[in-house]
Amino acid sequence: MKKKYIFIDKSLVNKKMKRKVTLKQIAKELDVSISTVSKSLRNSLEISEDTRQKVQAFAKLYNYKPNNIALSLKNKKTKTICIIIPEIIHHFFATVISGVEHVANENGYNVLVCLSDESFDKEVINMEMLASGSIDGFIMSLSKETQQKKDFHHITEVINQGMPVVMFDRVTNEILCDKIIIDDVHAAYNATQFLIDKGLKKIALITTVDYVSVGKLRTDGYKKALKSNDIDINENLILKIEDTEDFDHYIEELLQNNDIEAIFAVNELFAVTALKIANKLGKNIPEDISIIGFTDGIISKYSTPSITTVSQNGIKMGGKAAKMLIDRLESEDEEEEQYKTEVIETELVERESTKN
Amino acid sequence: MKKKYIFIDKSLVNKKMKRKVTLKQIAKELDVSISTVSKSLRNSLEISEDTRQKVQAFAKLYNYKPNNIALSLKNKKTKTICIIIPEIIHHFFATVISGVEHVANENGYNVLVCLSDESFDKEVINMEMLASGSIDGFIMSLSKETQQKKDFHHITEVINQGMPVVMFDRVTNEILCDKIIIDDVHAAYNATQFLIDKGLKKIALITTVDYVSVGKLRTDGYKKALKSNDIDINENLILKIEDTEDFDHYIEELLQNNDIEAIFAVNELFAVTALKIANKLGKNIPEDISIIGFTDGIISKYSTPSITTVSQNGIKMGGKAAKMLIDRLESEDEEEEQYKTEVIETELVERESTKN
DNA sequence: TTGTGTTTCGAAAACGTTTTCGTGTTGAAA
DNA sequence: TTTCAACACGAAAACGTTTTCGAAACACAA
Repeated sequence: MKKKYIFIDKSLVNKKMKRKVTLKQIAKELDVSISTVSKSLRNSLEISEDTRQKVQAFAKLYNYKPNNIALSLKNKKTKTICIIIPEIIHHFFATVISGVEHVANENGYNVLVCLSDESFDKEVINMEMLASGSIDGFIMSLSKETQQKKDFHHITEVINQGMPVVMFDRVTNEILCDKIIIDDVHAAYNATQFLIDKGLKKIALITTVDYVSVGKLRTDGYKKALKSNDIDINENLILKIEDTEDFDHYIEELLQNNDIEAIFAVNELFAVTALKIANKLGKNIPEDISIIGFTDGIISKYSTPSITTVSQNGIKMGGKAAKMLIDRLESEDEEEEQYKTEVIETELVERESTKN
Repeated sequence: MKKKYIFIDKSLVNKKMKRKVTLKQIAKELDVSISTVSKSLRNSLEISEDTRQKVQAFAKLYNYKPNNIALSLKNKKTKTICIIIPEIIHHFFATVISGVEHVANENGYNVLVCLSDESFDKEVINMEMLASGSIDGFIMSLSKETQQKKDFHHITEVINQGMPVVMFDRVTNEILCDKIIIDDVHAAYNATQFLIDKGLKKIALITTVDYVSVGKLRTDGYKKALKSNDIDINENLILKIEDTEDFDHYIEELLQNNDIEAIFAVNELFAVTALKIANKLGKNIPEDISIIGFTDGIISKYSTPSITTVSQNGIKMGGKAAKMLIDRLESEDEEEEQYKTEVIETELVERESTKN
């Protein structure tokens, strides 16, 4: 006995709404069991050719799509990964997300984005929240506050629950997990050496306070380069900036009180600000002062003059991070426990802010 | 009879893994029913003070957190919204995400990010994928290809399934839903008028091809301003750029063949490129040519000279979009069907690329 | 007719919750 | 002692799947 007309929900039909149809509804309308419907749709040989076609036709007509949440519950995997970053406004992080998203998508994963706003608490809350089944794994870069506090209990907790974590850029040795980084020391060393090779000796450094891991490493690279060229480290030429706001006048002081020949800045913002202030002080770039920045972002590229930078391929970093996470997720829980740290190569992109 | 030692899973305990504990496990260990555990944790008065405390203590000890997926399945809501944008690399879209994320978080929602890469197909696939239970609603800005094809079936389908959609920036009249936009025509009109008020008459326009909705609207605003000041529209001064790549020489031609006094560009990239090319051609900004861009991004701000722009507050747009979506999600399904279009006010940010 | 094997299907468990409803126990009032 | 609340708890359904297992139904050979 087959019914000719089917009303899933009259009130919805009236509103021209085709609300999602379920296996149960199909089963009811077709007078078969839920199992039969499920098997038919998955082309199981258990089911006769006849009913299979009938069910499939009906499912197609009503545009049946299995409910992802139900699947997630059953399979105990959500096919979703979460990336936690300090800010999305920074071009570098945006490129990382882009890399993550593409690789994730290729592998059938979705990407949840969480912003910590450089806050420890937000990082903790987000992780605890999501670790309860919402996602399969994390990709993250530490907030400044977390780095300062050196409190990583939220991360170890998640890892102990069996959820994989991949850290990138701002990482810590205190956590054992997969990591994607650049060789900050080496990259900074090379950048500084590049300036030295141009015959420049009075090289200023504009960096962050030491608790920001990458800032510290880049500072180390700068010092290392000076040392190996027998140039004395002049602490007056090293400016450590605490907060992201209102650092202009520190840079202005630095530039006024020293006859600097070059500047190495550990990020784009410092570099371009230095450039603008130097301009204001009547110094020509690169004739009077050469400038090198870090992170090959959009500012450096479109600045006038454009800024020579150490490029840090965010898309590649994000892509590799996603790949590492997904590989671990899909390694059949073999728990290899062999954590890897992958180092992405950097590149010095020469532009107009340094002399030939 | 109470057991003193509890082993949830020996193999995991051995590895120091505290795998997620469930109601069922707690119930078993405490020799009560699942219902009792659930009610105890929710402080139901049905349960005696005694057992309530016992259960809560146990749950705390084992760090019980309800499984989000199970909750989603039960409640038929995921507390997750998805934002689909053409690209994340564009600063404007990054700011929108930021706005969305913050408001979403405040209201207990998570944000899934999908990139369409300006591709129709990716937009469709992502929407169909996620509409099957994964999320509660969409926030989106149309891809170029979708705008060109004028095929919006994937969006109407989702809406017909009862899932709310909020569109922003790149919207279409062919879809009825909530929208957040700026008054592109008006903003472009004002920007052009601003230039005219400075006594400039030969104003070039660098815009996109017409199928990009906002490009078209801004072009209209430009023309409208010229008309209302009785300035003839010179098609030679209007450059419509098809693709995002390799448009430099078009701009160079434009600048070489015309004694232009000012440029109005419909986005940051066009503006800064024009600036750099003008520089190359020996023109001084703003003495020889004034430039106004659109979208108050990081490029305009840090360019030298910095660029006057029409600011389009992405954070506010994102925040409002998220608010609208969440309001609709939580309006008890009253289906008001009263779709709103909210217009965010723009502002002309005066910088160095225009004369006083 | 009996036995054996194949085909086709359904019941039920499982994933982890919440919630409704029913029921047994206790205490106090009649 | 009986009766009836109040109290404390458990069984089961529900959300939407997949999958295992058992069992009808049938065909065919002996």
